[in-house]
Formats: sequence, structure tokens, C-alpha cells
Amino acid sequence: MASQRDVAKKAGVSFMTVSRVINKKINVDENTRQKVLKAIRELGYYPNVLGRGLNRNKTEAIGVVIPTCSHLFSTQYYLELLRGVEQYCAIAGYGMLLYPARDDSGMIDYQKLYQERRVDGMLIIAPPVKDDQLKIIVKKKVPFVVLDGHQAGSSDKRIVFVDADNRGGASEAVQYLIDQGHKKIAHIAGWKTVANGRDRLFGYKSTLKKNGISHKDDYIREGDFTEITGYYKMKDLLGLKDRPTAVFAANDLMAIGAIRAVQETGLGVPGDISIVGFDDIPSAKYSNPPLTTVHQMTFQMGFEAVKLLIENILQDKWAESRVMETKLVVRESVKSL
Amino acid sequence: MASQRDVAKKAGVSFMTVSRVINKKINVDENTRQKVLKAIRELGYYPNVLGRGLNRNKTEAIGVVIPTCSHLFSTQYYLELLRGVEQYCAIAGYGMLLYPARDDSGMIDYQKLYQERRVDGMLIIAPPVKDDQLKIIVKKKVPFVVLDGHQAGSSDKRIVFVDADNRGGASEAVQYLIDQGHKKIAHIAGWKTVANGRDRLFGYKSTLKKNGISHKDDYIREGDFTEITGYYKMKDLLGLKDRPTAVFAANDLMAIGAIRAVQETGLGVPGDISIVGFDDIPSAKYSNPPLTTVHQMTFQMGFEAVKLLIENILQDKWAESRVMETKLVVRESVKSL
DNA sequence: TTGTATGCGTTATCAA
DNA sequence: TTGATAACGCATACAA
Repeated sequence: MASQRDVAKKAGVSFMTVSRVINKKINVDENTRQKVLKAIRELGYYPNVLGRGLNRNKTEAIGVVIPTCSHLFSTQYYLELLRGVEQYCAIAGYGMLLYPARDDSGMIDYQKLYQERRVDGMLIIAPPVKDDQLKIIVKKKVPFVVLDGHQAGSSDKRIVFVDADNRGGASEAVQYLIDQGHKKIAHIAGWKTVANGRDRLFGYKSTLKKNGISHKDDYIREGDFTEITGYYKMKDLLGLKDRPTAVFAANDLMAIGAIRAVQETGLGVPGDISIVGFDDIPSAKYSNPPLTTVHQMTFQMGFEAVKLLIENILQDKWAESRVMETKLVVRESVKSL
Repeated sequence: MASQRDVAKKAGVSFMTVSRVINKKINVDENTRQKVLKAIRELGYYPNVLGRGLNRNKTEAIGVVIPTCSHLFSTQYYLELLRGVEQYCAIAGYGMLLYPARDDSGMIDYQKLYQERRVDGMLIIAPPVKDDQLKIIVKKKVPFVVLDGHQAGSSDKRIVFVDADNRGGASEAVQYLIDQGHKKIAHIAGWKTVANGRDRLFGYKSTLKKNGISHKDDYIREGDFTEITGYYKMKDLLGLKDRPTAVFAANDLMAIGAIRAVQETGLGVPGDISIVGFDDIPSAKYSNPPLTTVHQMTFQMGFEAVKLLIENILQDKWAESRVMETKLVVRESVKSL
């Protein structure tokens, strides 16, 4: 593969001139510039980022750590997040190195990922809640941003994050159900090891409390964000003696699974059971009935997160974290009592 | 960040000894080895792949080109593919560099992607059918594998690919409908610019022909693989004077959209219209009614493709392409006439 | 405007 | 068993 030396030889100049042309320095004669460009074209030369990275000590690439754990990864939601990430990377001209993080490996050695491939920063998507490794890279001053994994209140203040207002969104959903006259409200929760699962549960509990409704442990079922567990947890809830009249699911997939469970039992949504989801994934609009859910700006979150990260890298400053607004989208899966 | 030199100084040896320890060479005294390992641990040293890559002329990373075009990227199907890709990369210890390829940029300069970041090979997912750039990297001997984008019959023989038997699968689906007594069979096709869209269309047409059924242009509607176009194309089909009794959709998402359209019109699936999909995504099993569809081994395809690619890279041989079997999964969305 | 020397971190090769 | 030297491709600093 052609290097600057080859180009230089072909153009009859020194390789430094080639380097200057590539880096668009001004101090190079237009004639020689043309000669060099011609040689570059003819040889199909492209700069080698290894050499450049070694020299400049940066690679113009970021590492993206994404949870492969179980089914999370195959969720529309994470894809949408990734699309936002990808978009900003493309705009900024940054490469994306994917680090799928398996849950079975226990701890993730972010430091290693960072150092080995010499990425300029790390985007860490949905890290486990208990993640001492994060503290290590804070101390080592590795530039990183946490996307979708900030547990409100409990986090290290020095950690920059981008996340939806999970507590607020959950609260809005539950308050809506209460306002529609519901009192027996169950919750199909997300994984406790994931921050947004915990935050949405928190929003659920605190809103009940604020409205003077005591929560029943029976009414809280932990799922894993997949449609299938939504289905089974709903079946469980339907089997209760004192059946809830409404269910708030921690995400849309589980809500859709829950709807199916209700309908299969011969009951109706929202006739017999009202259901609210979270995320507003594309299919929420098209489910039957259309799902009332908490909309979050998923794509924008991914986009913002990388923007923040790259700004941090370039300006070497401490960016502000961002909590993105959520908004309840009322469709047809809730009946007022 | 610590380099081999730093480790060497700390351990009181030369940096070559450090290099040897890292590369697990045998010719190093156990005592010195322990000293070095201790220093490595204390300094938090990790090898710098830039330096190594520059020297060895390989990076142990592959480039994954994936279509961001429109909505394709956010499809469960591609995620499943990616999971397989990721899995084998993890096993082989290879890094994954993601190159999202926008359709608006026209041609994709694979050569550039390959050379710039010095990946060891490229996995090209669902390239545009007319892709002259592919021929270029064939000529330049860039190791690459095409995943899910091989148009049966028409491709350059030297291109290694992994794909499902799209023609065969489509054929099986349509034959099944015919065997159930259907004659008026429509097709909601995928994008023509994507090979599997074309191949499934081909399977549809050829199977009708084989059974002596002439195809009507009215009965072929081109969608873009999303649920929403499935919905609209089905509405169009329902509006025809001579309504079809069965529809073969080029993927499950469109099939699910189509089911919704039928049901919204007050008709039933499979009562009034039978529907068959392709892919067998998770939600196919849970749709209402459960979708009869062509199962393909999506995860395994991703896995196999990388396996092939990495074998090619390591052994510098010309691997065989693989066509993966498909299998019709009969559920409840087809009625026999 | 252009060219030369140097070093980034690593490994291959040869010498001790 | 260990160490010295050169080279990979590039860009910075300095010299011509």
C-alpha cells in the first residue's frame, strides 16, 4: 500500500511536501501541490491513521461500549440510540469502534479498551448500575460520556451523562393514570441492574406515594425489557385476586407483550385493563390499540451524547450533563374510570 | 500513558524483554518475567495497537460496513445479524470498526475505509446491488466478505458472500400458498436496490410461473421493508377490484403492517386474506395471528460471515461462499381454500 | 518554499 | 537469556 514516501518519489519531491499537501498547509507551491495530488490519485494513496495516530497521539475515533447482555442489544430502542451516535460521528468525521460488553464477563475494563486501541474517548451505553470501573477511568481522566445509564441522584458528580428524565417520565405516566381515576396501578419493571429500570420504578413508587396510594409488592413485577416477559408478567398480574385496573410498563416492548396477554385472556385494552408504556418506539403507534406511552428523544440522546463527548475531547473541558425531556403521548390504551 | 519503555525502566530491564513477555515468547527467564509482569500491573500498561499495527502491518480489527440507509439499520433483523458478527469478533479477539454507509453519499469508497484505518478486512453488509466499488477492492485483493447482499447468479464469482437462500425461501413460501389452494397471490416486495429484495421477488415470480399462474403487475407492490409501508401497500392491494386472497411479504415487518391494514378494514387474517412473511423475527411468533414466515438463521449468518472473513485473513486463502438454508415456519396466518 | 532529522510504540533481526 | 538497532508511516521542529 502506498505511503507518503511512494507518493513523494512519484511526484519527485520529498515526503514532507506530501505530508504538507495532505494536511492542507499553505506553504506549498501550487505547482508542486498539483503534482503531489496527481501522484496521490494515481497511487490510490490514503493516509495511514496508525502512523498519524502514533505521532499525534490521537486517532479521531471513539469507543462505543454497548451492552450485549441478553436481549437488550436487539432492542429497537438501542438501535435508535446507535443511529444518533453514528450520525454525529459521521458529521464530526470520527470513527466508531464498537465494544460489545458481555454481562457474563463481570467487570468491563474500560481503561484497557481505551488504551489498547487508543480511541480519543469512550461512549458508555447503559453500564451496570454498580460499576466501580467507571470511577477508575474518572480518576485517570479518560474522556467519556455515559449514555442512558445515569441513575438520578446516586452518581458520581464528575461523570458526564446524557439520559432521559426517567423518573419524571415515569411519574407523568403514573400521574396520568391516577388522574384518569385509576387507583389499582401495577408496574412491570425493567431490570434492576439497569439504571433506567430503577429510575422508572422510583418514579412509579414516588408518584403513588405523593397521591396517597400505598403500593403493593404484588403489583410490582420485574421483567427484562422484552416483549415476552411483558407477556408473562401480565399473565401473573391477571391471576391476582385483586386485579389491577391499570399497568405501567417500564418500556413499550413489555407493554405490547402485556396487551397481548390481556387480549388472550379474553379481556380488553383499555376496556378492562389500561396500559402505559415508555420509550415510544415506532411500533407503539401501530399497536392495537395504539399505545399511550412516554416519548423520549432516543435518536437525539445518542446524537447529543457524542456531541458532548467530542466537544470534551477537543476543548478539553468539562461539559455539562444533559437530562432530556420526556413527554407523555396519549393514544388509546388507557380508559378513564 | 505507560509504554514498554516505562515498564522496562520500572522493571530494570530493556524494553525488548518487556515486548517478549507481552508476546509470550518462551525465551525469557521466569524471574525477569515476573518482575516485568509486576511492573505492567503497577503501571496499568496495555499495549498500544497503533505501534503494534504499524510494525506488524495488521490491526486485528475488521471494518463493518452497514447500511444506515433510511430505516434498514433500525431493523431487528440487522441487529440480529450484528449480534452474530459481534459474537465471532469477540471469540476471535478482533475489534469491530463500524462504518455506517449512508445512501446519500452515492458510492462507498471501501478502499479508503480499508486503507485509512488499516483494518485487516471488511465485512460488507447489504451493499447496493449496483456496486462497482466492490469490483475495485476485489482487484486490489482487499479481504472482504459480503453479508446479506448477494444477488444470486449475477455476482462476480470472486466475491465471497454469506447469504440466505432468498430465492429458495421465497419460492417455498409461495409454493405453500399455492398448495393451500391460493391462486391470487400478491407480493409486497422489498427495495429493488437491495439484493434480497430482488431475489425474493424473483422467487415469487418464478414460482407462480412454474405453477402456471401468470403474475399481475397490480399484485406486486414495492415497499422499503418497514412496517408502515407494509401497511400502506396492503391498503392499496385491498382497494383492488380483483382482490388477492393471499400476500407474500418480503419481510416480517411489512407482513405485520399488512396484517394491521387488513384488520383495520374489518377483514380478518387468515379468514379473508392469508399472509406470509420472511425472516422470522422474534415478534413474528407473537403477532396476532402468529405469522407464517420463512425462517432464516440470521444470527448464524453474521457469525459465519465473520468466521469466513477472519479465516481468509489468517490463512490468506479463498474461502467458499455460503448460502444458508431457509425453512418455512407454519403458524396461523394462512388459511387453506 | 522545500528538505532533513527526530520520535511516537511496537516488533523483527541480529548481536552479545 | 538479554540487549541494541532498524523499521513501520506520519508530523513536528528546525535548517536550508
